[in-house]
Amino acid sequence: MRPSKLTRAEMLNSCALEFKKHGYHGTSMQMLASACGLTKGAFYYHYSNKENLLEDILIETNEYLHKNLFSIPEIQTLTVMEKFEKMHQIATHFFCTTEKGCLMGIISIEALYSLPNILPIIQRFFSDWQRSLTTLYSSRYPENEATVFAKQSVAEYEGAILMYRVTNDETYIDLLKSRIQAQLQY
Amino acid sequence: MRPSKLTRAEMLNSCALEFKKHGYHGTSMQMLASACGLTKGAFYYHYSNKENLLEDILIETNEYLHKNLFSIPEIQTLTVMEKFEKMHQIATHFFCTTEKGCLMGIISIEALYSLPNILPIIQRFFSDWQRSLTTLYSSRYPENEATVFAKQSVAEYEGAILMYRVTNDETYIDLLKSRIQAQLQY
Amino acid sequence: MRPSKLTRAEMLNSCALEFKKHGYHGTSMQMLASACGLTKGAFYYHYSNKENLLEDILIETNEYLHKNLFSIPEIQTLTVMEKFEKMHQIATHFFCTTEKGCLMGIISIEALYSLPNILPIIQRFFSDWQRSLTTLYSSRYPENEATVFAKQSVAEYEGAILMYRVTNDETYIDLLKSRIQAQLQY
Amino acid sequence: MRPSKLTRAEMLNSCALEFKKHGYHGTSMQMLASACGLTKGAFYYHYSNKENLLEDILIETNEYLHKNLFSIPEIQTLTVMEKFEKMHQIATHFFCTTEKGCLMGIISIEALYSLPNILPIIQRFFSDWQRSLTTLYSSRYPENEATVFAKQSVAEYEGAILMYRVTNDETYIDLLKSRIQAQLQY
DNA sequence: AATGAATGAGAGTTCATTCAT
DNA sequence: TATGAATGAACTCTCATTCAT
Repeated sequence: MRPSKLTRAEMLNSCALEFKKHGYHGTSMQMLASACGLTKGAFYYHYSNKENLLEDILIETNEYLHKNLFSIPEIQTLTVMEKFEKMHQIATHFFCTTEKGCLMGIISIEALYSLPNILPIIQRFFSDWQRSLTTLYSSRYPENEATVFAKQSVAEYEGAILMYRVTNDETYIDLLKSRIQAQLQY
Repeated sequence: MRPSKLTRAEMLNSCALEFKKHGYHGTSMQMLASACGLTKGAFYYHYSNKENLLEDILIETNEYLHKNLFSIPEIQTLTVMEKFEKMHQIATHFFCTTEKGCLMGIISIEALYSLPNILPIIQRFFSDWQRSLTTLYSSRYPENEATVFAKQSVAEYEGAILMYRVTNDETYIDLLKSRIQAQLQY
Repeated sequence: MRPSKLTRAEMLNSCALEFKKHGYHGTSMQMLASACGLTKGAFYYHYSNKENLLEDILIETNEYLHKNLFSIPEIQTLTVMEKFEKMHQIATHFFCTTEKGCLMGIISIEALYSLPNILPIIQRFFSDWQRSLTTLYSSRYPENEATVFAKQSVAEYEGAILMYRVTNDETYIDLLKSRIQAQLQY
Repeated sequence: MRPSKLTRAEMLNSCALEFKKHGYHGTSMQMLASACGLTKGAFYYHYSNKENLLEDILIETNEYLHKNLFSIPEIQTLTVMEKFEKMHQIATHFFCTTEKGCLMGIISIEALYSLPNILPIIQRFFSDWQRSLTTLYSSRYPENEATVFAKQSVAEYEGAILMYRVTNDETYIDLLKSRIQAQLQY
């Protein structure tokens, strides 16, 4: 049996990985095609525009995270600590699996000046994540404090991932986890 | 009268700004030349290799920060709080003036896979900064705790700057300042 | 109907001709592309490096000559004179068809200082040709004399071709032929 | 005392050497300037056109060889063998000193198609050298034979030098010398 | 005489994109 | 669907040449 047809999800996944590794301008269509095991010509059959491809990747990523990460604070059956445990696990999976780094954070850098259509998607990702963390903190802290902590936490996640990527030292992420856990404990 | 001569420092500065805006692969030699008010040909008279240029920028940046930022904890005449105040001020000047973002953090992303000669320079920047913050924390905390706090702080700075860049909301940086100040107070 | 596909052999051939005309540094990728009836971009699809292209041309040339020229002295069914006749005919075809000159001799000049990967290929060509001529002479002369005559003959071929190229006077080659024939006769 | 002014002769000499090493297209004005110990700007003060510079080099070379090489057969006080000895010595000095190769032969390759003003100078060099050798042979052989031998000899010199340059084996030149000596002996 | 700086064309090369088959 | 081939613009970089000082 020969390799089953490439699904859209697999393709977006492989491409996301490439973008995560090399950034937008550092990734060529050739690299993307190869990552999918396709020739450039075949790749264009599936996706014929680099920026649109990235856009779709980021939108799908956002949707995935909405379902699997951002919605966790609304699960009624879990304790705050269980919620955070789960959130952290999924977040680190997203940030550290296969390739270290936060795709949104990575792309954000190039997006600011040269990908105007992409920037809002990234901004939405950050604000959604932040809102989700605000909800989490709200069970322990008043609204305004919860917002502040969520803000700090999002920034810290991005910083810790960046440092992990550059130094290959995962304690940055462990420290962050402990810090938030302490904050959520009585 | 001819336009006054471009100094090396001015040139590196203008180029640093471009790299900060668009990243390494997103910045063309044409853009760098224009940023310096030169034609492409003239630019190559001064600097004839994109990667070497970036390397020099990062090295000079490191030297500048050593003199002006990383050495602050060793100043005998200042209190801990004064030291941090000064460090934070210089750090934010470096990160927020003219263009939001940490050049090292921005370049680090592309460096990991495609700029092998650049990566060590960036790693050195982070470890030097961390060591400097460790020294600062050491006046209030035992060695191992100081190290942990410094690690966290470096990551937080990077995260806060990234978020500031993407959202244009400077409270990320203010929050970080308050948090560290609280940590350094009795 | 589209123009019939360009084969690798045709391409190498057209490019060899350009290199023969203008030398390595005097031939631009644009010239090579045009010689193949391609745009520069399309040319790079087929061959993406000038030096590698030249290398391949020279290697293929060597292989061709091994099969068709250097192996002639080993053909059992021919007399010495017939062998030489054949060798000379193929040599002059190689040196004088379409464009006057010995590609190896022409490239050798630029190779010495700026094409270090190419030089050994050229040296091999000369030593193989010389060995082949030594074998030819061996049927009439003792080993050491045969070697000397072969050496002289190779040099003379190169000289005669160069003079033919510069002066457009083919008697240089005819004289050489007569001289070797006399040497091989009883 | 600082280095005395660069004479025209020294300059042409240094440049000739560069052209001999790298050919016309392989030699940049920067290389020529450096070879003369000058900056590019200073070099242009002396010589402001690459092709004209080469032209002057070749013309001077021709003049030098007229005086010192081509005129030898007319010296009444020498025997034929002495004349040849002297000619060969000067020729090999010209071809082998400092850099192996015949400048005229080297440039001839690029001249054919891209240096139309240079080609006649090279052709004159070859015909003058040939005429000179014809005169030499004329003392031993009838006119038509002398012409043929001269023709052969010029070609052989060029071939021998090329082979010497490529293989670094000077016996090519020694063999040639012996052959001509034998031919000139009774 | 000499320098440093500039220019503009063109070199080699890559890349996003297209399209006939 | 997939491929090989093509296109044209842009990219990094070099070069012959110029010129104010």
